[in-house]
Amino acid sequence: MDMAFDMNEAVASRARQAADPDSNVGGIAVDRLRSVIERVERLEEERKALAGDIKDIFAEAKSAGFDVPTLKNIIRLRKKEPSEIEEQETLLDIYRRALGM
Amino acid sequence: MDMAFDMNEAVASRARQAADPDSNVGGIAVDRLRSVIERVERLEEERKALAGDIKDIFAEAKSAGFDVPTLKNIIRLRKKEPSEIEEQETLLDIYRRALGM
Amino acid sequence: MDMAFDMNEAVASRARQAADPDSNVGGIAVDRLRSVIERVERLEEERKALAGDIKDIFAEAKSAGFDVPTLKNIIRLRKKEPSEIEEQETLLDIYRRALGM
Amino acid sequence: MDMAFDMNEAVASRARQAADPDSNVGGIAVDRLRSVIERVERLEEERKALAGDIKDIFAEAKSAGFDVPTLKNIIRLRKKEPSEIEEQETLLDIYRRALGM
DNA sequence: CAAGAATTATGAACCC
DNA sequence: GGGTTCATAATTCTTG
Repeated sequence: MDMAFDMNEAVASRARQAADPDSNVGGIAVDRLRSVIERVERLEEERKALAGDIKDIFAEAKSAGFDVPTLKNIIRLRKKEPSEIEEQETLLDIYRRALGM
Repeated sequence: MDMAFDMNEAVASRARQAADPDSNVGGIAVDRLRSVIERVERLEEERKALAGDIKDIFAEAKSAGFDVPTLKNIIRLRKKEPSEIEEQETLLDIYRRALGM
Repeated sequence: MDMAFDMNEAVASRARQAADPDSNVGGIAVDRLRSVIERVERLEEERKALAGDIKDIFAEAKSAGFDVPTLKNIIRLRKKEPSEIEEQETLLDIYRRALGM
Repeated sequence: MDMAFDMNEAVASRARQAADPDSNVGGIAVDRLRSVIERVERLEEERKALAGDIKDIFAEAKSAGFDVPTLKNIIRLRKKEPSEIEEQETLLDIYRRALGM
């Protein structure tokens, strides 16, 4: 009985490959490939959820009377060093004056 | 005595505003403004962390011999309906044939 | 002799299609397809050339001691209405004061 | 008469600066600044016009029954070497097979 | 050559 | 619902 198994070993092997996520297909480590893809997809889901949360907060802020572009502007400024902000604003002022703006 | 209070109420009020995050400054609800900004910043931090994680996974995959652009391609495909993929590939083939590509 | 004509009509037709850019291939108006693609490619070339010119100007300006990010900032400002600039700067100032920035 | 020259030189200089676009303002070469900005703005205008032309062509193509995303796809492909296209398609196929897609 | 920034293109969201 | 603006994603180019 168990000998019949040997006869079809090649075929059985191929069948296992189809069923077994750990096998190689065309020289590709299928299990690792799946792992990479699924982990990235998972993280992207979380990122998307956070983006939704942020959007909700801005919508709420808008309802409360805040100006959303200005809020975003503030958040952008807060990422910079105060000295960097100062420096850029100074330069901008110089150029604006030079142009009479 | 209690009159002194009234006399300086305006000044005292301004002093409280400077110290009290719940007060209004220039018609702006400061506490709420802070809340909005800090919540968004918190979520953006998390988003950034996730982006870093994704980057790490791709770097690891690259080290393991995977082709990163192709991985991204696969992930993009998996977001679409199979019928949509099929449709687009069919159209592309038709146009390529028409142009002899 | 004249029968050979008919017999091979289908083949001959396909041969003509291969040679004739005005023919249809798979229901596609090949000549029009080519026209669309080549016109877009031509315009994209021009766009790319202009992008190069702009880059050159900024490089030259940088050599002359100008701060390129500030130059871009100025150009961005000049696209807006003065009233719009004023309005946005006022709002930003209010929020910054409210936050003690 | 020539003495008035010296006495009011500083004031006269400032007056000239205000009137003369070639002067320096705050250490900035105003004429050169203007030149840079206006040249860039000119080129950006042209770029914008070309972008509009491209948009028009795609709109026309859409009306004629072409699928615009596929057209863009074709144009992207035509920018690549045939060998590069082949290579990428092969890799994609391998990964898809490995994942049973 | 890799990493980072900057630009461009695509897709989504908002307003009309 | 369509058009326009805005955000994100990808590609490209520069710099270390």
